[in-house]
Amino acid sequence: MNDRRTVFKTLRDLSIRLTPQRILILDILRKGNTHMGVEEVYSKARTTFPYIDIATVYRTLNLMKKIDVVTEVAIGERLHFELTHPGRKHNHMVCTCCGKAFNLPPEYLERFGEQIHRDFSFEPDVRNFTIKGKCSLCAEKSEKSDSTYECLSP
Amino acid sequence: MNDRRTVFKTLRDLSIRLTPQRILILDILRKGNTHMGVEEVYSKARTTFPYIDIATVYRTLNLMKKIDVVTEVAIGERLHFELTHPGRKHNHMVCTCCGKAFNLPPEYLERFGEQIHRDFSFEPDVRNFTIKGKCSLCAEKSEKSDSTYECLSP
DNA sequence: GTACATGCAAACGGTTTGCATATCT
DNA sequence: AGATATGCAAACCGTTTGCATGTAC
Repeated sequence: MNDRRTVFKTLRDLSIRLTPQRILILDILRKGNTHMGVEEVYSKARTTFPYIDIATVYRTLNLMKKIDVVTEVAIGERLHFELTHPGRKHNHMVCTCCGKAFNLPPEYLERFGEQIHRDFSFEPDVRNFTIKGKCSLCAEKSEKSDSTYECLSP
Repeated sequence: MNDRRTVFKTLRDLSIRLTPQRILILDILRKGNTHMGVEEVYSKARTTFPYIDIATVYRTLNLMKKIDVVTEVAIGERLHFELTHPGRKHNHMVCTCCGKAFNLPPEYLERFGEQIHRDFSFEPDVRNFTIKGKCSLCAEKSEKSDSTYECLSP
């Protein structure tokens, strides 16, 4: 599992120091319970730790990514991260209209990836896989209200 | 089709000026016959038009994207573009090791997209869809030579 | 005590923009 | 002739880095 205890042990085992900043950032990701942008992590961190620097956030996230404690997720143009899911890896569907992201169960990609591997000898990395499109809510709204509904990317 | 003539007509119909720079950039994309990074387009353009500015390349590509003459492709971190494929849309598999990109026939994504739509009412945009992974050549090389083979992203 | 993490500020690199001039129609 | 595209240089913004100081171990 990805509870604090296990993560802390991982870090200690790798002689990676447990600083308040790192703990805070990991806790924010855990509580958020989804992928978050760097700016989002940063601003949340500042509410409890006003002097934290965004460089620290970047360094921490990159470090945690390297040791696979967090996973980088390709959402939008900027970096997003989430706590690495312990067992099966899920993927994301991002609405280009409202920006929300939805999780996609792993079976989908597994089957899909196997087929690709069979047909092209290409080994897809199922971790970094994001589908863009329009969520049901936005699709509905934009149908009804004839473009009075605003999209992020029109 | 996407031959010069048709594209030129599209531009004229939209009162978009046919400048040598724009023509050159479009021709480069057509000859290249795949997605290309901005820097790649720029350097190719300079061989026949040394004073062209990279800002012009960006402006042209963004303009052509807006009117759907070129399509932005999510490959790597930087922007990539290709001439919009007229009929069915294909997608890409990018090797995170050698950086090469391979085309994926549209049937794959169509079926996959339909299933997702059925199950989640999410309408995937099949145009912007890139699968990262390892190509057969790189997989083979990295097996054989035990990490003496260099990956872009190790 | 020592190696390493942090904050700060500055650099970096891809992309965009403001402006005067040149070009297309 | 008038609207708009270009080149040039500077701004922008997300991300990274160098360095002196502070901190976990």
